[in-house]
Amino acid sequence: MASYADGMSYHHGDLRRALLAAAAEAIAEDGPAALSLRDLARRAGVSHAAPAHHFGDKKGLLTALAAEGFEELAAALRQAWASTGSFLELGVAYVRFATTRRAHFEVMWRPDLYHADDPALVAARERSGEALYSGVADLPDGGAGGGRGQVRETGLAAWSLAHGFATLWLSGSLPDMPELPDEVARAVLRHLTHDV
Amino acid sequence: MASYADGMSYHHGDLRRALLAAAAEAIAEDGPAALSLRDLARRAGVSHAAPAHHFGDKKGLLTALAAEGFEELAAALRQAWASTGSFLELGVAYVRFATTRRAHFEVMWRPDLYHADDPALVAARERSGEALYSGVADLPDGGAGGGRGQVRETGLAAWSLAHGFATLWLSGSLPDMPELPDEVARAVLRHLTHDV
DNA sequence: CGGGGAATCTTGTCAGTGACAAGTTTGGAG
DNA sequence: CTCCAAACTTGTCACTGACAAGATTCCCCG
Repeated sequence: MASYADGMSYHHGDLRRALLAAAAEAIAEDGPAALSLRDLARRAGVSHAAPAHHFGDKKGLLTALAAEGFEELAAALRQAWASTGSFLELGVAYVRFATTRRAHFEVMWRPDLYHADDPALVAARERSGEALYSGVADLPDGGAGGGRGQVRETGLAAWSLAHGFATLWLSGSLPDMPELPDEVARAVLRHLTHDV
Repeated sequence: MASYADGMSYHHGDLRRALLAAAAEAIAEDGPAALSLRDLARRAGVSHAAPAHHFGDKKGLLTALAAEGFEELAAALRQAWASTGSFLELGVAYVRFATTRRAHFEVMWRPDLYHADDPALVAARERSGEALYSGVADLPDGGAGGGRGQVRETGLAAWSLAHGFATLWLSGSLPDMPELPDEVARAVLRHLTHDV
């Protein structure tokens, strides 16, 4: 298996990337709990100890996966904000990321699974946070109503709403949902108000 | 260890309950991923195979834990609704349950960890759902605005908001938070609106 | 009271897993 | 061409979950 580059060789060539992709696939299917480093190695056609060389241990691999996820989320949010300028669409993009990059999203919010103090991960997470809060000030009367505390609270409420919907959707708690819940998410997110 | 009843004997006496309590404690400390049946057995002072008799397998134990959680959540929500009659306080009670019964809550929304079709669990989950939606119709103009679909959507938004805040809090994504986030939760939940 | 079935718990075992140690192969800089 | 470092392998160990078979205890029914 694995038709990478020019046939099988002692050096895989792109093992790190292959392992991350295989991990994302496996997690999306059976959840993070069922993930096995040895199974990933088998899928990639390498020995059982090969993954350790790139990631150290299991938490190391999930750290890389989470960091990748935070990077992608930041990019998706920036893109949504740049192209629509709508706070609502920022939330929709958040939900879309959760549903399309399910494995990454699930790992990202489970810090007990990875090395939460990894520098690269921390940086990526902060970039996500900035992108997430970039649109808060744009809410009508967002900055005027009650100062910075008010902005922060509204942002937290928006984040909670989008995050909660995504989480419930991923857990299968919402029956009778369409394949891609973008439209439902939009409707739900509209229930956020800035003035309390 | 384990000063149950009248000293140690071949029959533990209340092993099932002891295992569930130990599991909740272990999960609250290190997350569901680190849970070990053999470790639970050691804590309870029984052999490594004793848990299997009561729960079948690991998923069986987590099924029981999740069912217990859904029962408790339903009770807490009913209690909150009965004593306050406030939709807002229903959400606060939801968040309080998540933070005070952390282990149960975390497992409940991770169906890949348990037998999601277990009859007792399904029943308990439905009781939770009923208690959760019991207050939706009470929202101002909740029933009049747009019929059943509107009520369902508002309920989903409220659930998402409370669930998202609780989840983010549990994941440690919200720095600078008080020990018990009741008051913050109340403030955040006030950002829900029924009219879109 | 007392026999016996059933519930509870034990010991023993097996394959799979993550982590680590030590050795092998390969690429590439000088 | 040499040699070093990176990439990967084989080998091993403790631990885990699951299962099988046996031991102990409870309690119901006569």
